[in-house]
Amino acid sequence: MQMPPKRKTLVVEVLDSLRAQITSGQYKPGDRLPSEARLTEEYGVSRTVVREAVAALRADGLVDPQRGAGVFVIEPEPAAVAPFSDVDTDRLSSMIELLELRAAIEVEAAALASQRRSPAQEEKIIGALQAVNEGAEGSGINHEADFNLHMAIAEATNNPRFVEVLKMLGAQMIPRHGLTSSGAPISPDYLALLKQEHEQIVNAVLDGDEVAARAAMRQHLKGSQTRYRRLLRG
Amino acid sequence: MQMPPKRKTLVVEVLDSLRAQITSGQYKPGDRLPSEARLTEEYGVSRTVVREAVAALRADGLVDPQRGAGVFVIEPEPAAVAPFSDVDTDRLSSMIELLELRAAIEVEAAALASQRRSPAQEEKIIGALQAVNEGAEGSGINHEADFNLHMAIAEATNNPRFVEVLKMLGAQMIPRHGLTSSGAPISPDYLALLKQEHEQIVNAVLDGDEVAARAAMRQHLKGSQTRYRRLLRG
DNA sequence: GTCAATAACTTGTCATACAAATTTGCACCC
DNA sequence: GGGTGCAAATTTGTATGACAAGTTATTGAC
Repeated sequence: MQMPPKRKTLVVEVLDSLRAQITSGQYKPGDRLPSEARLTEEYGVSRTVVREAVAALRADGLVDPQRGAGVFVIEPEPAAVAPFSDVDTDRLSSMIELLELRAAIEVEAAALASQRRSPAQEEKIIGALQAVNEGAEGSGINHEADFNLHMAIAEATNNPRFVEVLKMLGAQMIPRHGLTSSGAPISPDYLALLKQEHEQIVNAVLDGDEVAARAAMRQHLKGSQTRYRRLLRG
Repeated sequence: MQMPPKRKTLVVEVLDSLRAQITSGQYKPGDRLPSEARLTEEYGVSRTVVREAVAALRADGLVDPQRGAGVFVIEPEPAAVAPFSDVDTDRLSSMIELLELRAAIEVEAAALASQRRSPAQEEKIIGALQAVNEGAEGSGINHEADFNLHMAIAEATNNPRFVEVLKMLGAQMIPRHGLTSSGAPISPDYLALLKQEHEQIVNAVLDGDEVAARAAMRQHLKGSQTRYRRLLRG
């Protein structure tokens, strides 16, 4: 279903404005919003629009309308803050920050995976590596396949905490289209380097070589950081 | 402000009914709700009530009203799953898993902190170390002060991602009372070792010695893992 | 079968009116 | 001066009618 761009309705505009006033602290829990009649004047809209905006605020858990008394701001339920919700993947510095954290986690994950992997997990890692290489032969970097390889390694730690954190990072780790599609096509040299790095990581893990696994993963992720830092300097 | 019990308004009744139909799967994403005119008939209420209920559904992220076309059910935003929600801090293996992840993150955080700390952050780290030591002289391990020291180091990375992950881990990292209070009092030798390890970490960070910082933090956290693994064996 | 025009339908907004509940103001009493 | 009761004012909840803006379906011409 194709959704065309839409103008904001008056209800949404009033709603956004009132919500901003509440969340910015202009109204505190217990405070009473201006009456509907007053809001109608202030915003220059009909009472219908005001009421629908208030109905939405109520659904947001921000206000409690009381007949005869007014619309009162209430204590918001503690919002579940989504992890990494302020990551801006269009900013290079944001991606570098993520890569630094990722390097910390994945370097250690590679080492643990080299000590703990099962045969089934080895098989999965090999399959994921093949998917990465096949993607590279086709259209360049297949970010999803790349992510799946890293996840397969994290799973081979047999520590669910590593898997969990990488999943959290997952949606943020894939660069936005504008970041990778804006320049020249990926050079064959770079693809070959990535392929080599991936194979070094996988080989070290499958060889059970903890030190080499650590070093190979660190090399790989430092390379990504270096690339982003170069972009930062233009 | 005393809130007396309230009768549900018609809007809330219609809203609850429609929400139930959507969340129970009677309407799937992409489906169109009955028109306002139709809902007015079905529920025997005015169009005002229907519209306010739909405004609330929209605020709930369940529907997308489109002028001229209808009110369409949309894919709900993925519910934020609380991170590490299945960690059981009463299980030794669960704590070891956390410590492994923590080791990965905090070893690298110590290294970054040694390269990036500001004077104000140094001051904070020193203050946090003092709080840990003062707590140790009193009642043994002060876990909150311990956590604050680790957080101060994470903050000195000047990468908000490290701070964010440690905060997530925060509530889980403090051992449950049953785990540390059930045995003998903490030995003075152990306290002295912790104090020494903490000081080695802080000194390496403040000396700007990345390698030493990494090694000291790794030593410290491996020590904790070792202690838990001994407990696992009885 | 395709395209354009028109009609029908649907949501968005405005206005008016009345009902139900709360708050405020005032008169009265102790 | 303080407390109580009642009416008026205020505020939210609901209903109704009308018109605007946009989408979808239908119909007729080519």
